Amino acid sequence: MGRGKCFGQGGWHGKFHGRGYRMTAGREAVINVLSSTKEHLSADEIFIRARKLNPDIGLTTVYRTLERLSIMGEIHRLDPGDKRARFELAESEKGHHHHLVCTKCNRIIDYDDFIDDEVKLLSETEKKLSKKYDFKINNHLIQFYGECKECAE
Amino acid sequence: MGRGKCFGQGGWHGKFHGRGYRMTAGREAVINVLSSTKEHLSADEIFIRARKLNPDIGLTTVYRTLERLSIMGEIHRLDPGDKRARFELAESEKGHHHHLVCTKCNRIIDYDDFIDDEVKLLSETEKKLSKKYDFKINNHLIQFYGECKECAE
DNA sequence: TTGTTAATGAAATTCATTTTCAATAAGGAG
DNA sequence: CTCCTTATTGAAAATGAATTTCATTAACAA
Ligand SMILES: [Mn+2]
Ligand SMILES: [Mn+2]
Ligand SMILES: [Zn+2]
Ligand SMILES: [Zn+2]
Repeated sequence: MGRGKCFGQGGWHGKFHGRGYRMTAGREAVINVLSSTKEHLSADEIFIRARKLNPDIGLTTVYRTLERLSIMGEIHRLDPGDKRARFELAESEKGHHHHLVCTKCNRIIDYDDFIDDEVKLLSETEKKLSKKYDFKINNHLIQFYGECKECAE
Repeated sequence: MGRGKCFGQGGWHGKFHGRGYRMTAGREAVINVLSSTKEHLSADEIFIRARKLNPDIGLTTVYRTLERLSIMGEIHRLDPGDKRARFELAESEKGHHHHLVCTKCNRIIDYDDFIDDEVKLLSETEKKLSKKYDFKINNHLIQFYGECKECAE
């Protein structure tokens, strides 16, 4: 009772449980933070927001939860030029998208325009590269770097 | 006299000088290390090799030189999942290429096969994105993540 | 309800990178 | 070549994101 959405069987609880992990209040808080934003948050930004949902959570738990979710493939870890990693839910309403990264302010802008052509070309390329280099490709990253509107001189 | 190749006017010396910087033994060592490898080295790996060319060089100078070269656009900084940044000369014999990154051993493999189609698509996409998001694109990054031959289970 | 053990928070630690600061040397002027 | 300005340097200290340690807590299967 009083349980948030999607934390029952088949939802997040199930995802953890299925792999022998446990659903805890800390993990629920982190997931709720990630679920309720379109931003690309760093660990400590997630910590600050998660603490509002669960004042007892520690930063360590945030790092550990992010690590676990990353291994589970449920979140994407981004390493912009800026030194701190940033995270976003893999299966958000946003769907498959790529990024524009501002090298001035480190803002990350999602885009999914023109993505179909990109993804199509990429999957062909993946196939060729896999064969030629005997490399098992699991994922790809495309980012454009430059200056965002706000940072234009 | 006794000066290595390409450190005279119009070469590296000129590149620094033109921007009001000075050519020094430390910088020459770092550049020579980068020029003589196809690997993607980290700062401390560069330091170890540079010390063989110039035993007096300090790690701090390596970092500072890499920062300067990066600003000058003469090297590319790569941030693989692994926490240390890696570097490669922008204008090497390797030419424009993209990367396969092994998520097990962090090895980085260059490829330039099939690159023409990629670059062509990317430049079209860049044009459209630039306009739509009012974003000035200077550079792009494409990486495929997976498991290299040596790490295959 | 109980037992097993995954998960936690706080504090300590790691480690790449940056900053500080006094000493050095690149290179233009004379 | 010599002198001078100041960019550059190395060593040591500082920073800061991320990880590890360890004693305590709580998830959840039985
Ligand atoms: Mn995104
Ligand atoms: Mn490369
Ligand atoms: Zn910006
Ligand atoms: Zn590998």
